[in-house]
Amino acid sequence: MELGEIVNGLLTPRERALWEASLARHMREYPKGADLAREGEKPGAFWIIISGWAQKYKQMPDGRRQILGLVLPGELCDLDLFTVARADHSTAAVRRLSVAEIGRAEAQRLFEKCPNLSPALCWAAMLGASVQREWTINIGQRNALERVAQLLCEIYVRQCGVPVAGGGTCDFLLTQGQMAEAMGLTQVHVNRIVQQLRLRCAVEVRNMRLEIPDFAQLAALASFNATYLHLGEARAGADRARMLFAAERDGSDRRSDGAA
Amino acid sequence: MELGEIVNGLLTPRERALWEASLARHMREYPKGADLAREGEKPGAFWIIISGWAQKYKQMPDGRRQILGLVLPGELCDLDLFTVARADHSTAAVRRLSVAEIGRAEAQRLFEKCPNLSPALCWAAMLGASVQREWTINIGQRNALERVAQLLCEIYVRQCGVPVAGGGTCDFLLTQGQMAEAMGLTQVHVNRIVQQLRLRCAVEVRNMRLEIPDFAQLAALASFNATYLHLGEARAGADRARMLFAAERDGSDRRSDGAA
DNA sequence: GCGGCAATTTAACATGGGTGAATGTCCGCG
DNA sequence: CGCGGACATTCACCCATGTTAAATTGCCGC
Repeated sequence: MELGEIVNGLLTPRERALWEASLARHMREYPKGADLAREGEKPGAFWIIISGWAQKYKQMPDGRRQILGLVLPGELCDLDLFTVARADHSTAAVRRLSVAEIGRAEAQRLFEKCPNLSPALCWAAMLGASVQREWTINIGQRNALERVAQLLCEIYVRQCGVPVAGGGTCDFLLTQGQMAEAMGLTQVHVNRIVQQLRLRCAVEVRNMRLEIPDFAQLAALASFNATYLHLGEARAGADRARMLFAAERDGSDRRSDGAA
Repeated sequence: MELGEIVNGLLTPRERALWEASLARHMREYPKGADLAREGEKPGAFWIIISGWAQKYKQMPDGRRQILGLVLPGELCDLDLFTVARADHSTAAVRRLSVAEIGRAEAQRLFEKCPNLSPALCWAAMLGASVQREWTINIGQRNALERVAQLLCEIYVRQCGVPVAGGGTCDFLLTQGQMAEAMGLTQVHVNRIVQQLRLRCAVEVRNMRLEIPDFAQLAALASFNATYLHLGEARAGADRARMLFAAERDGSDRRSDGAA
């Protein structure tokens, strides 16, 4: 719910009303596996996830597939697609997905009317990049057990925060096959690991739910360190991002949008 | 030289003069291995690489280390550090490095005076994220030979563009050990692969230079596809990023920077 | 309650890449 | 000229993970 936090904290009431009305007007559903955006095509929108999970992925010519990241309810998806001519990755629904789909025209309108929106979305994009970096070290350096444990920790914390003591349960919409695609492992090997986790930490991943009785123990297995999620910093971070938007507007220096 | 392209294309002459004067006034050198920014610390600047290479990296408590990305001359490094309270990764000089170091105060001044600067730097940040994604699939899905081949292709293209025919040579400042840290492999195994590449494609990596006689052949080995580098899109991309900066400035709706 | 598909689990086997350690080569510096 | 450090190379061994394929479970619609 990172975006909720930012929106409530940073937008003025009038902006918030505009924003929420806009989301409500652009709700859309995607069935399991459907692509929201496809690599190589011209991107035309960004999305706010309402319910369900989205996955960003890339595929190689021979079919190998890597899930690059997950987008959970309340999170922003693919704002960067607005700046490129052709998408460098695809985005799809992990399972049945409900989103607000903000196209170019609507985005333009929103950014014009809500001066506090851009820094908020910028922050969300930066956060996405930070998570992406953690995935890189995860896949590059951790072994299979640590990798899977880390994924479970991350998903839990992104939904529920770090538990003060003990643990808890949360949604977990990936199949073992999808976990494998995300962590650069094989489906079979993920299965071996999940079973190990059941034995060693009593962690259960089943029926689209994740159950972590002892979070600290799982985190230790993964060397999980939540700082890359920048928890609780959303408002302050978006505020700091404002620096980018501080330009003086005397107009004389602004190039027109169509400048060749 | 991506930034050169953007700066020349997007900034007005007056802005360009300000920008270049600012860079010139903030030159700084780092010896091999020195940290520009350290994970966990409060970041106070971003950098433009003038000569030498920088590496972004992360380290685990037990010493395992992953290079997350490289920053080449003419590129922007760590703009996102301005938005977070503590850096989620470190940045260091690969070898002797010369940069322009833009601190907060100077950054503020520049952004105020140069309305076309923010979208340009935003584009550069988005590009960095795209490269990060490619590294994820590279490490997650490709085998060692493909991985190293891909790295060599990327480094070449980022410096020289895709060669029309044949190949060429360029700087290559990594040791085999650093290549290993970047690709999630062992130094020993990187050595095996480098030798294979010598035999199979006559590629030479030696003495801080990279020599690719037949780029197409190497690219085929790596399934290299340059679209993620968004070559030649810099100006158009920065232009599209302007959408984020389109807010109407009647003032009434803008929250002050210190808003709690 | 049955059929059928998706997801999980199990098993036997193959191998890419890691480990640790020794050796070789180059180059700058005193 | 010779020493020392950084980097590259080689070797023997073996384990974590991939591969293939079959069996099992669970779930949903009818």
